[in-house]
Amino acid sequence: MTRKRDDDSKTNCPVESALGVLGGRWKGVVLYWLLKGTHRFGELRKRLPNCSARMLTLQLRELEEDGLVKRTVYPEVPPRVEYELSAFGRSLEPVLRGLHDWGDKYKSRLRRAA
Amino acid sequence: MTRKRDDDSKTNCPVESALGVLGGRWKGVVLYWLLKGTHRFGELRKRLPNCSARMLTLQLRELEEDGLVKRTVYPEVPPRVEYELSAFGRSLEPVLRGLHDWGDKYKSRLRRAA
DNA sequence: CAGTATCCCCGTGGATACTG
DNA sequence: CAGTATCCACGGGGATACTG
Repeated sequence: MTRKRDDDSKTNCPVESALGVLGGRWKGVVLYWLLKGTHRFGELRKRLPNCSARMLTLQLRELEEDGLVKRTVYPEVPPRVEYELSAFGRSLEPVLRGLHDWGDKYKSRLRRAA
Repeated sequence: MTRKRDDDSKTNCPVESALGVLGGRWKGVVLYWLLKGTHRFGELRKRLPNCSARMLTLQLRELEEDGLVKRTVYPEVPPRVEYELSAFGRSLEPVLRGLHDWGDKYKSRLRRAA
């Protein structure tokens, strides 16, 4: 799911705003891994086996646009690109931890994984 | 965005599990309104002007399946149906508040609403 | 009132091939 | 290595009409 940007322009609900920016199909996981430290593109790919390169790129670009993630390109051969949380991105840490902890609780309660 | 259920079966990331259950297109807002108290179907519709009846129904059904929301049908004419958070749903409160508060911060920082 | 049933469009995202 | 480009299938979700 990729989420439209104008969602809460009418609902005006901050919860929607927040989910709009971190609710993308792979953003939660990406953000959570970046919480643990800087990652290269290929590293993130390994963390997200179900996410295509295309999708990972798109999600990362959106996170970058939203100012949550900083992208650094090292002018080397072969190229190296690193992703890390911006200061603003790090402000999401408590929220992400909240989601993470609740997710654990949820997992132990619900057994509906495919 | 409607989110697949088998997502974290491979990523095994609790953040994904959590977003899988509350990351649906309208779930955040619905949950947030239900945090404020019981609502009838029609009331929720008014809270979510951009959400079609069909979509609202689908989202509510999923929330119900996931055990976050309780649905009560009153055998009256005309029919009355009320939605409220289950105990499990209420366990999400801190997370929702976290999203809400961060959303405020986000809104004051980003001006990219349509 | 609180939905369900149908039809149908188009955006999301997979697969594949290619490049600086 | 870290992407981009292109093509294409699928299903999410809107609009509309109908019902207990």
